Amino acid sequence: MSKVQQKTARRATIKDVARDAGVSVTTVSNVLNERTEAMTEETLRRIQETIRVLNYRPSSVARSLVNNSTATIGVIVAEIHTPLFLQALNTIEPLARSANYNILLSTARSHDDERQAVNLLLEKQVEGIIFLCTSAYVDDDYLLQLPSSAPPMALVNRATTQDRFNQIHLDNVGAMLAVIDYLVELGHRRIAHLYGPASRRSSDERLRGYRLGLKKHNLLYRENHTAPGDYLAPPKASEQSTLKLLNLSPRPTAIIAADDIVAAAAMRTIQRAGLKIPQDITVIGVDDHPFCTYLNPTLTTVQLPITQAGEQAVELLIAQMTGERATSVQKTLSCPLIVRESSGPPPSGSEE
Amino acid sequence: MSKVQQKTARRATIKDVARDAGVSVTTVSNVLNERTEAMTEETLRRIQETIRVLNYRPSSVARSLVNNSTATIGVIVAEIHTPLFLQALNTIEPLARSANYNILLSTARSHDDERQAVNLLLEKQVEGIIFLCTSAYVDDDYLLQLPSSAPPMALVNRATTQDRFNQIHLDNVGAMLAVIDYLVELGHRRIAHLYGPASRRSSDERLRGYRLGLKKHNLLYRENHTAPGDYLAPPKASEQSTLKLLNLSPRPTAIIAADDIVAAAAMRTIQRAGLKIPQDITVIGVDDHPFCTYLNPTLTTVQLPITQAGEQAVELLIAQMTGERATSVQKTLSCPLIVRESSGPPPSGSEE
DNA sequence: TTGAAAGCGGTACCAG
DNA sequence: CTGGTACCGCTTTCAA
Repeated sequence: MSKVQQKTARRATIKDVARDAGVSVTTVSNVLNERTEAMTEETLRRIQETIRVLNYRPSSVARSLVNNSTATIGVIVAEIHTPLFLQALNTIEPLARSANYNILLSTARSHDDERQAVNLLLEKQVEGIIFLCTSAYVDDDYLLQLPSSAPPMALVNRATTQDRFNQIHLDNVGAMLAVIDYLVELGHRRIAHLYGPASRRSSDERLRGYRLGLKKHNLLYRENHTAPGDYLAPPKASEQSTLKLLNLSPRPTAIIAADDIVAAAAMRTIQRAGLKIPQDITVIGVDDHPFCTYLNPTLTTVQLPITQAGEQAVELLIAQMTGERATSVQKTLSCPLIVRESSGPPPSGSEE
Repeated sequence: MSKVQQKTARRATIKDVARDAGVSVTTVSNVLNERTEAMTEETLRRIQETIRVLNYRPSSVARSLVNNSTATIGVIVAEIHTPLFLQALNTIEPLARSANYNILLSTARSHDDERQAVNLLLEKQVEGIIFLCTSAYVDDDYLLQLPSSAPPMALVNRATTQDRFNQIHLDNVGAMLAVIDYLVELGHRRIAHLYGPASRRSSDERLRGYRLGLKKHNLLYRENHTAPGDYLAPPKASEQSTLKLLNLSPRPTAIIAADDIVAAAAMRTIQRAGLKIPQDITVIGVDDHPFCTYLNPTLTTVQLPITQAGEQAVELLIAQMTGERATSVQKTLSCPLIVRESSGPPPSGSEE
């Protein structure tokens, strides 16, 4: 006779509200969508009261189905090694929400993960996808095979020849050029580079920028002024590389590390060898992690404008989703040099 | 006569597949849900082929509506000041996905943001909510007013008297006790503390642990051995506080900072005053940010097991969502001390 | 083995 | 001003 009480109450639906308020679902729907101009004060109040009493919340699932819009943006974070990319969520989410979009998050640790994540987001009918990528060299084929019904995408830091996608790149080459300009201006002539892992495009680009910068200032590129500085590997390797550079004679007066983590390892190695930064040797990183200001001395570094990239990704997507702009956009963000304490002029008498 | 071509093709629906394959939607649905045992090889193949050709993907929105399940977990990240909590997403998301749940992400910068985020997630019909909280003292009223139809929640690091919620706490008091045990064991007698912002429960708890630890070892709590170390404020303040401690006579032989960021500021101040860490003075932090290993010396610190907390939150929620467990669980995670280079015995002859 | 039809929770059109 | 109703894309009886 008596039905067993549900453990958790069933969600109230629009029908419940209509019934309890003694009106039709249409009228309730009108209230929900703020079409209340031509409505009796009394009816409106009664409906609102019923909504409150039933603790009714419209189902956005049902709404999505009928409106054919989920108001959701998918974000795939591939670069999980550096917290930097996750930090971008701190800008992306509020920005998206202020435009009434939600964020559906996926992480991708591998290429397969990535495909799976994209499929998932498509099934969930996200209206746009932001892809925060590693610069690993990968196969883009599956991106090209996406159906034409796929939502707009914004790729951050991913090389692809397809201008069908919005793309936001970081100017690694330009950044290294600027660093070398800065160092040469200070008087440095022997500038070393701890280069990143070969699997990453960014490593190549920075190395290229390094060589271009030297050339620009008529400095010789010397094989022995470069050594591996892989931030994915244990720090031991970077320390070894740094020692190798320190043992050169004459010693380099500046070291540009592949990234801040390697720069920190280099700093530690240099300090333990009894040398002072920047008096004896300058150290410069790349990334501008928050911890750069915690180091002693604070680290001069190239900032990767990830926050800015995230912002632009959201804006580009929203412009496309709202139909404000039809075509995709490719842009490259410049990476400013943030000068702190770890850089300065070379020691006097350091000329060969 | 000819309809204008849509810019982006309409998504294929189950009807399209049924029509093109010459079967009914039911049959297609059966294929989608792997009820293919009693099906003609031929039919199955034809349907699969049609799905491939049309690039059909079932709409999870429609599925959610009829199944009354979104397979989505909401995550609210309130502690945006420390990247630590965002990092938890790196465990939460894969874990959730492997159980076939997606992550809908919200950030909350304020109490209002928080409410808004919760409402949003409820409308989106998430099946569980993970709340990565700041330890700020806040008003929980709105949580208590959630309808009984609200999904299970897991609060990480949020004080509330409601055992209606799953709760995962961090044992700040125990952590400080362990630090003091460790320091006393090393021979320290004058142990200072840079305490965190008054707005945070964790600050109070750590201060309490500090006092309890001193008491336990019959050490006097001295007002002047404590000074503010607010990681939300500019580092200048923490540096001032550190200098104040260094100028005491006799000088403390160890400083426990409110967190790693303050510890870094303290280390820098100490080193610039010409003292050596840990030979002259020990420094210990709290949080175990990745950057602890980049400092020189590497920082001894108390680890906040955020990753573990995230894991447990997911597991607790899933157990409840699947009906495996009905009641909520409260637990406190212990915070292990990670000993690195910044701590050691006090300088000899440091006894009063 | 396959198909027809009801219904999930809303929206929107058209009547009255 | 309000109500009836078709429909969004899919699942799930129930029949054939």
